[in-house]
Amino acid sequence: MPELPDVEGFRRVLTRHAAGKRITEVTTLDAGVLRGVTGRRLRDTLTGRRFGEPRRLGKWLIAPVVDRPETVVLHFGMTGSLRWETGDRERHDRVIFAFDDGELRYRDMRKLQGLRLAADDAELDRLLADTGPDALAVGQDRFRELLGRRRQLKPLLTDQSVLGGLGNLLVDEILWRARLNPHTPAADLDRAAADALYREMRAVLRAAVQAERVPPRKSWLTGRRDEPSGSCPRCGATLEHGRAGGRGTVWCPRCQPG
DNA sequence: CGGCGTGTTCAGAA
DNA sequence: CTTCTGAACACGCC
Repeated sequence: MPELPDVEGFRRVLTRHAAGKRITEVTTLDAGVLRGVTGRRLRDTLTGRRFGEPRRLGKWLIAPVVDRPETVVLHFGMTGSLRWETGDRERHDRVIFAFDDGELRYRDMRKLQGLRLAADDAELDRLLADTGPDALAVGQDRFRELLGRRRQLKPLLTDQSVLGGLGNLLVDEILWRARLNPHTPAADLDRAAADALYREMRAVLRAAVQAERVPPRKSWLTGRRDEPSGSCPRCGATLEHGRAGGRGTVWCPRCQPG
């Protein structure tokens, strides 16, 4: 699931329910999601303290700890999520942050990513150094510069070191709306096409962030991609299923000619 | 049993 | 150096 809009949703969960409240207990149910930190150190650092206002860079969720140099950094891989709950825990809950009035739960089935604890701002900066500008914060001029390479649009836009936040589904959706073929070399776009791509990226992200996910609506390409011979919501042509940059890719052969 | 996946990383090749 | 491919990680579902 998690692409930029999902992580933005997790950020809101943390802000709304947990930030500023005293952490009463930290329980690691599966240390397989801990990256470079032990359950004990996580617990010792956080117990009795509070999360500050969390921020997001691309698909990273960054949660500072009030009056401490450490920062909790979360990545959700392909199946992770962050929940505020009070009921029974579920099988894939891996780390629990307990508060007086509920629990913040890091849940992740596949454990492809996990939680880190940056010791200080320098370590945090190193951790985030490989991530490009956030897809929702990048300006139009900077975005246009990013496109000045021969690389295909699909793998370029999903590359987190180029642009942070876009994943497989979002990029297919954005390229479909911009009527651009996923295999087109980015440098082939003229200025007008690049600016149009930027506008569609903003529009898709705005709608998805509002929904806190990539909307599986029928009017979106995303709503059709699972149907083997799904049709383009715009022109009705049978959608093409292939690969670009090694990832499953869906596009409309009529709207997005190669 | 084999294949696949809304993610990242690394090795190796062109 | 840039770009691309395939494999690996871990788990559930077809």
